[in-house]
Amino acid sequence: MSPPPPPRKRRATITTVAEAAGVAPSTVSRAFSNPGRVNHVTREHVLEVAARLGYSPDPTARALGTGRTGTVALVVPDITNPYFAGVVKGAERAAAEARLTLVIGDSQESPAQEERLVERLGRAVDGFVIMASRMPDEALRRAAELNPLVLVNRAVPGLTSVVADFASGTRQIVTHLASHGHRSFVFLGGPAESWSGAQRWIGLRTAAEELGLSATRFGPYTPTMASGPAAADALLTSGATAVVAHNDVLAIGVLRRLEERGVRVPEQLSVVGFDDIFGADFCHPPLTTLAERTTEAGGRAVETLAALTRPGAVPASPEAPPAPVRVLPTQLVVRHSSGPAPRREVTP
Amino acid sequence: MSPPPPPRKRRATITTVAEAAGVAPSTVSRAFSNPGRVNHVTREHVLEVAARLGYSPDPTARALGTGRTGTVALVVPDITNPYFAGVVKGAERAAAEARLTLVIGDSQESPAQEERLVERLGRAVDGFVIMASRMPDEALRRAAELNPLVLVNRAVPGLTSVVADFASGTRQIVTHLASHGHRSFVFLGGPAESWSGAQRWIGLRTAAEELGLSATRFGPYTPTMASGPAAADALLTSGATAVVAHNDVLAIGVLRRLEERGVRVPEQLSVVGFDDIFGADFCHPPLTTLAERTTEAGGRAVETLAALTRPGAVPASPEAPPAPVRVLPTQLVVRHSSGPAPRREVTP
DNA sequence: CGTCACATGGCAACCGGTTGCCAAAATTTG
DNA sequence: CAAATTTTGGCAACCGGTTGCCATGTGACG
Repeated sequence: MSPPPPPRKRRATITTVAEAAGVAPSTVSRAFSNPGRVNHVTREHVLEVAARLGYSPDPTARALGTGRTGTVALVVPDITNPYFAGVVKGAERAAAEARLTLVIGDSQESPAQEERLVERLGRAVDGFVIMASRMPDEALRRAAELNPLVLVNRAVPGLTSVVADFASGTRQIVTHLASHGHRSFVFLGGPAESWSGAQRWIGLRTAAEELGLSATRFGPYTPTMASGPAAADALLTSGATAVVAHNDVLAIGVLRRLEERGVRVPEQLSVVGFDDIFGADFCHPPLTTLAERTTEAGGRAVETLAALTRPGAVPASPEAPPAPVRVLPTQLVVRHSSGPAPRREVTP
Repeated sequence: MSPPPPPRKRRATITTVAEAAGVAPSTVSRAFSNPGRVNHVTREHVLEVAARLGYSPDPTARALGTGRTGTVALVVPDITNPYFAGVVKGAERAAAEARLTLVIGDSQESPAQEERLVERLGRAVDGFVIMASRMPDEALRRAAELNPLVLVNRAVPGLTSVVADFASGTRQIVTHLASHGHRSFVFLGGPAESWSGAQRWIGLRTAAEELGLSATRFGPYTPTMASGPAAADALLTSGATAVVAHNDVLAIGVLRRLEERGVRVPEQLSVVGFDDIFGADFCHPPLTTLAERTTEAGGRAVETLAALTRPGAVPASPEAPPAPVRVLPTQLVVRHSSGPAPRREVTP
């Protein structure tokens, strides 16, 4: 009978290859990571032997020597939220392109959890991309002292970030409503810690003022479908003609409740969301919403981070760092949940 | 003027701590990773000094010595697909609990890409969880020789996996249809490489046979909403009274097209999906679909992998390994897209 | 009180690469 | 053709931990 197979193949190390190729380990090392430093034919030879032995340098060992792990972390509040899926996708693609490994962390919408995550991962990665961070500014600054850091949809003075153009986006929304004869609208606010939530409200209010509409804010609501009913009911008693929700999930929750209560959208009430998530096009009625370029945001953030972690990059110098806030355009996608203001206000 | 702040804080190493605590580095090491091996009060002292210095062991260095990186990779075909979000969530949670770091890879639905990913990541992680792998059996076996591996919704003889109970699930679906008087149904097939697609069809066909229904398979279709129209049109010309789609995304795409064409669901045609993704409850009409426990699947897979990577674990031995296929229950969620069979077949 | 087992700490080798420095060899220059 | 350079390879230290082994100290036991 044949003996049992060996547990797990022992991988070739740099020494194995060096011996087999008749050179010193340092030469093998350079053949892989510093091609200019070794003779062309020697290099070919080494590479060939390495290939034959199935050798590839151990990233861990390499990391120990160089101090660079070749790994970046992406932290999101909730991976389950379809809104973040695009960011992850873009980040993953950019990371693969930059030959980086992407670690993912879910902070479960909790600032404390987020901080713990960053602390735990800090030693294992070269840097962070934090999506819609819920941490206070101060904590983020501290984190940035220990690791390169790029924020997405969050801005903190001095830190690098990629953000959606909410100023333009909110103006598009308000313009859209105004052009349909709405004289006022309600904003259903999200969590207090949400930076983009704050930006949205600021933008909406500003645009409203400029266009002569009046804006009221309700909430805060947890941005889940479960919050829909409460928000919708509050809306109806207020007699609003238009509502802008903190995000699509909440908007869809509201839509469902409105349908339940027999309120016709958009005839009696116009509903607008943020994010253009999966589902926004097939909910009932299809949702008018502000689309962000999430995939691009994720990609850019990782690219920026990659640049930051490349040797030679210095952290926030006292002199002005190179314009560390990148703004990505947003676009209003008009579907069927918004339309002309009703003649009279809604009475449920 | 003050000098510019030092670039990045230099972190404390084990030696620093050892000196500050007046012990040898090995003692510090053991204080952290082998508590029983060091005196209680010494340990307290070391830990206290370490805390004061802000020291924590470098995972990279640790990995080099022990050969364990404390990192596992999760590979999914497409992170953007809401179906996978649950798996990622569960995996992330389980990883955090096991103090593991989760690396994520997106294979973009491509078997080749998937193989490359596994090869690239192989050196950097302790093991893999591969979700709905598109790789051929042989490639998976080869991968399993190099790294511990757990499959989700894919079974390969000899390899460990976590799969949904499609046999029961499909039976639930067919029973549901039969009880509503349907005598036949169409299955809209997904990609040929999809193992779960194959299982679904096998299950449906078997159940159909047992319950005396006739089942026909259309496709394959790419499981995106964009495939909806083609699938729906094919359906209508066939005069089917019920259709089971490869997954919810496809089902929702079909639903949209049907609505466009004025076909009433479920009065004229019943539609059933798989996955119960985000959106299945608010599409129009809300979709009857087979729910899997994706979060649990992701969690279990990581837990299983963690057990496999723990020291002492041996890879697939020639003797029967411990029941390496774990089956997770499925449950039919009946909503409003399915109902009694129409008296006559549909004529569009 | 002698012997022995056990608890505890330190030494040093090791994990698998990278890199500064030196020297031999090859090439250029005067 | 000698001197000055440049190219190329090797040596050895180092990155920051872990761990096998040995030495010492301590308490238990006969």
